[in-house]
Amino acid sequence: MLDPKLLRENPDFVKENLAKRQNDEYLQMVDEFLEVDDRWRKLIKQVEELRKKRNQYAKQISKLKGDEKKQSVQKVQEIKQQLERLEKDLVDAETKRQWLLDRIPNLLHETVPFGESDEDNVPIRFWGEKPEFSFEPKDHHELLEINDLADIERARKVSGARFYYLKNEATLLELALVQYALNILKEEGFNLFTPPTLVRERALYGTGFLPTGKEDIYKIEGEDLNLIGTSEVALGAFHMDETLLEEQLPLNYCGISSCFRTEASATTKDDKGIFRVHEFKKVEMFKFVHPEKSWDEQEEMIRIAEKVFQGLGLHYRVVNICTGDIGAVAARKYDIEVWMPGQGRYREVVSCSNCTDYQARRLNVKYREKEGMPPKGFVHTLNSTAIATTRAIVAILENYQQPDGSILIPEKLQKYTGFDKISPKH
RNA sequence: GGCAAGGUACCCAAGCCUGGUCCAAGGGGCUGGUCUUGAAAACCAGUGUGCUUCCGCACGCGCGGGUUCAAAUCCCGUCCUUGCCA
Repeated sequence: MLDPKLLRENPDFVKENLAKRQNDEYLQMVDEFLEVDDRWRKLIKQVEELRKKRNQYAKQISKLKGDEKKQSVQKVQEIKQQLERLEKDLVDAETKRQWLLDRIPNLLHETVPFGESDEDNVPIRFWGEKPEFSFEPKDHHELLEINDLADIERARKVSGARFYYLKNEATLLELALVQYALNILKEEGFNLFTPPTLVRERALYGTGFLPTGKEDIYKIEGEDLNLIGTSEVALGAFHMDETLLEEQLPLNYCGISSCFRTEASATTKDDKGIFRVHEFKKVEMFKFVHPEKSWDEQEEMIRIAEKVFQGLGLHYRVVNICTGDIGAVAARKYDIEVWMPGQGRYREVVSCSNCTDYQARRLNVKYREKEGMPPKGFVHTLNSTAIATTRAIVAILENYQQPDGSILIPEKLQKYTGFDKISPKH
């Protein structure tokens, strides 16, 4: 959510920024906001004026007797009738106002490149080199098959499309990746969490996954519980309705959790293998930071995410996500895309966002300078993947495959896997 | 899941039975000021959100409803905490 005062006082600035998203709806929303905000303010003034009158009369009544008292009571009742009508209008205006605030996206940082789609995302650096193969590299789907690392057919029977059973070494590889990433984050001073995977709507709203994006979320029927699509939700909501101490910032949190996504609004198919699935495990970073530090903190976060993939020896590029592809919550987003030899292209494995105060406002997370002082403002929040297991497995399989279809394990993972190679079973 | 007690501002805490004198007592903390050799003590003011013509006003006692001229206080629902029981 944007600062309503900024919207009110500087609408042109906001519109100029939102225009980069190339969706006229947002500009309309700003105009509608201005209109409804104005109406809301007028109504609130009237309502408060009437409440004042009502309170004044009501206060006198206890001292009055007989006719005087009756008159005053009647007067209050008249005022209440007027109030009822006005309050209904006020609630209408308030609802509309909030509806708009819930949907107007975050302001973009000036360094976000202009563009229409993911094709316009701008690579800002490359690390490592494309691996060379003396043979035609296979895609991960085939490699899973050859090495008996997954059963996707049976998963289809049991759970449906986009599920999988990981098998044999892949099961250990998944856990190894998690441990590998968690240890890096521990070294980097992060607090480690295993958060709940079921959360209330409020947490999803606060982190910006609701009300838009409802169709991407699995919901428990008849309960206010929803499966998280990322531990960002649970970590972000951790400090919901709290005022943090400035000296505690930045708070560096990391969560390991299963993630559940309906993928209802997925634009690409990716329906072979385990690249795009309904359930996977992910180690996620989340930061609560001082508002003046968030841009630096984002650089710090992407550095750590890169460290994870450098340690795995995977060639990647970092891309700056363009204005047409960035999504509503982030003010700037960096993705890490690993080169996938089997697919012949770079694919997203990490998404690292600075959400500025957009989530913090919705979650109501503020900070104060010192104990005992009033809140100074909203914190900024950031999140980044450290490792998403399925995609990391895809990357390792495709990059470390051998002519016979076997897979070498990156050296830094070996102490966690307990083996250095996966070989075809038949 | 059942029963009991509880949830009041940054913290502690009174008020609730018996509705109005509560623009929520009092203490602590914090911020500013006065005084001062003093970032000690003392004293004064401020210390949630919104609106505002900057005088104030409205809202706010876990959350949502209701009763009433009037609700922290009464009623209903709900969430959470603690304890006991299953």
